[in-house]
This record gives sequence, structure tokens and C-alpha cells, in this order.
Amino acid sequence: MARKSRRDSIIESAAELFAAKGFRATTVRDIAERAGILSGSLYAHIATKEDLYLEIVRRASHDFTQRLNPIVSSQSRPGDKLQWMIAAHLAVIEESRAWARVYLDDDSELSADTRREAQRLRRDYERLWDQVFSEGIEAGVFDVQDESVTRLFVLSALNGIIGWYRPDGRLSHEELAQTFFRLTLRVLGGNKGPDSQC
Amino acid sequence: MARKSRRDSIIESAAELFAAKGFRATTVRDIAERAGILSGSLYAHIATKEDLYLEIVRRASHDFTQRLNPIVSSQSRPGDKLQWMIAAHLAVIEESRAWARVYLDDDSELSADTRREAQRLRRDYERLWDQVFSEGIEAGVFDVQDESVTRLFVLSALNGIIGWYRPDGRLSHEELAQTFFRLTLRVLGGNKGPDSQC
DNA sequence: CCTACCGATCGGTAGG
DNA sequence: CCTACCGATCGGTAGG
Repeated sequence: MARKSRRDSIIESAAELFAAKGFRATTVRDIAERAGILSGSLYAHIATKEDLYLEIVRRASHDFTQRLNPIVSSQSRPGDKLQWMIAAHLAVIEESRAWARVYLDDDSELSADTRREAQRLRRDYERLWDQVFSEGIEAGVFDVQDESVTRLFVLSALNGIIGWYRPDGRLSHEELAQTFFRLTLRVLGGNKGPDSQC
Repeated sequence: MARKSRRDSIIESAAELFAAKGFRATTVRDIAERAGILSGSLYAHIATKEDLYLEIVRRASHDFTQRLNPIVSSQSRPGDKLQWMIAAHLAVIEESRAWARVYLDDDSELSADTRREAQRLRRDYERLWDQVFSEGIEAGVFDVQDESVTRLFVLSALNGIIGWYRPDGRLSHEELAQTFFRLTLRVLGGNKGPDSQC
């Protein structure tokens, strides 16, 4: 099993608090307390509170991206890729809820530099979705009129999940992924299969 | 023309700052400065900073709701209602960008009471959308398998607009409303008209 | 609406 | 990793 350094547990504590209360409303004293040390001791492991935020966003970004990369670069059909991507997205949210929340939320309370880096990382992740959308459109399996608005529509719905998904909800994450996939396929005009009622 | 009290201009200033920097990152000194007074003088017009936030959310909620109410209670077909609702939603966002942003964003940095009231107001607004969704489903013009997930999917996409919409963008808000309507109709399985390629 | 100020709390540091 | 503390800033108030 993975060794968990004190630094890791500080970052973990910060992730949970940032996710629950936001960046500004979380104090370094809150973070230290949850990690079991005093606030002054925090600075033996981190440089600033903003660095802590960036570290969380970087790790979450890595998680999401690593999960999607093999799917995107596989030889599957765009529709199948999409189905697995949605399942993967939901899996990360389920496994790393707090991290995902900090990552997916565009926090306007940070310094311009920090915010920019977080936005860049989110954009990299969104590009993976874009790629598959474009692939499907070019292959003619998705029927899209305005690619850019469609993309924003789908990604908003996708990112919105973090706001309402509860692991103990009515649907398992597999069922939710399936339903979400069906809806996304409709938006993309790709439901020409047995689901279509033509 | 409408008379604008000092109180109104304080609330307006707060709305713009909350929208741009978030609640915690905005100080009462920022708000006072933008309104052209000193921070101490603020409290002749407001009780607390949180009250200011609530006032903004209440006014925005009123704006959105007033715009949708006549559409929802009209005798139009569900599909037509939906089209007008989307146009109205976009119109409020265009006309009252800052207010809309404060209203639509679930800010985790507030006290539990304040947050609860804001959530209640947002839920009231979402209920108007729910109504029309249900209407269309019952009338058989929308083809929905999981009403609750479909609802969350569409509302996430809808609320996501505030995050990326720029009034000076490629599309006018009428064009955007039209495109958005088409996509929403797809999600709801209601595009059985000439748009369908069956 | 201003002057003058409050107690509390903030992120972060020095020295051990 | 703790003790002890810093300068800055916060939301809000008293008295005019």
C-alpha cells in the first residue's frame, strides 16, 4: 500500500476543506488542525496556502487526465470512447470527491496566476473531450451543427455532476454513467442505434 | 426613469464585486469605495455583508422568476414554452450579468442560513423548468427515461452558460438561444419535427 | 456620511 | 514540529 507522508495528509486535509468551504473561508489553522499539527508547523511542508491549492489541482488534473488518456488514444469508435470517458469521469468523482470538486470549480478568489494555471489544467482535460467530439463529427457518427456551443453544453452538464452527485444516491455510478451517456449521445445527435425510435 | 437610491448603488457595487471576486474575497471597503463612500458609512444603509448578498440573490431571483412565470403559465405547447424560457434565461444573463452570476453560483463560503435561503430561491426557479419538463413528458412530446437525471443534465448545461457566455461573442443571444433550444430538445427527445433526420 | 477606532482573525515567520 | 509572535486586514461600531 502507498506510503502517505505528512505532506500528503496536509494536502488531503486542505482538499477536503477547500471543497467544503472554499479557498478563502478555509484558514491555515483549519488545515493544520485537521492534519493534527499547529498552523506554524504547516510551513515546514508547504510554501503558501495558494501552493497547497495548486498542488491539489495538479493532482486532481493528473487523476482525471490519466484515466481519460488511454481511452482517447485507443482505436475504439467515438461513441464507445464517449461511453468509457463518462464512466471514467464519474469514477474519479466518486473516488476523489473533494479533489474533483476543488479541481472542477473555477475559484474566483485566487490570485490571477494561480487561477490561470488551474484554468489551463482544466482546459487540457476538456481538450480530451473535444478530441473525441471532433473525431465523431468528422467520422459522421455525431451530427452537430454548432460544435463550440455543443461542446460547452455537454461539458457544463458533465462538470455539473460534481454539484449534485451523491455516491449513496438512487443510481450506482455505472447506472448514472449509462444514463448520462444516453443523454450526451442525444445532444451529439449520435443515437442512430436501437435507442432511436425511428 | 427609475430613481436609484444610494442603497441601490451599494447593492449594485456589491453585486459586481461578488460576481468578480467572490463573497469572501470582496471586502466591505471594496464595496464602499465602488459606491463612493467610506466603509463605515455603509452601515447606515445595510446591516451586514451577508444581508447585502441576500438582497442581491433575492433581486436576481425575482428577475429570473418574473421573466419565466408568464411563459410557464401560458397555454403554449411545452416545446414552445421551452424555447421562450431559454431566450428569457439568456436575456436576464445578458442584462444583469453580475446579479445572475451571484445568484446562480452556489457559494460555499456563506453561513449555513444564508446559503440555505439562496438555495431555496434557486430551487424555486428550477421548479419552473421542472414544471415544463413534466408537462412535455406527460403530453408525450418529450421522450425521457430518467426524468431526474435528465433534469439535472439540462439545468447544469443551462446554469453553465453564466460561466462562458460573453455578450460580445460570435453569436447574438437570440442565435445562442436558438442553438441551445435545439440541443435541449434533443436531450428531451422532443425533436420529432423537421430537425429530425428520420 | 465621516472620523476614529475596536477586537478578532488572517497568512506567515523566527528561533529553537 | 512547537512556542510565540508579527503586521495587515477584516467586519463592524460609536459618536458626531
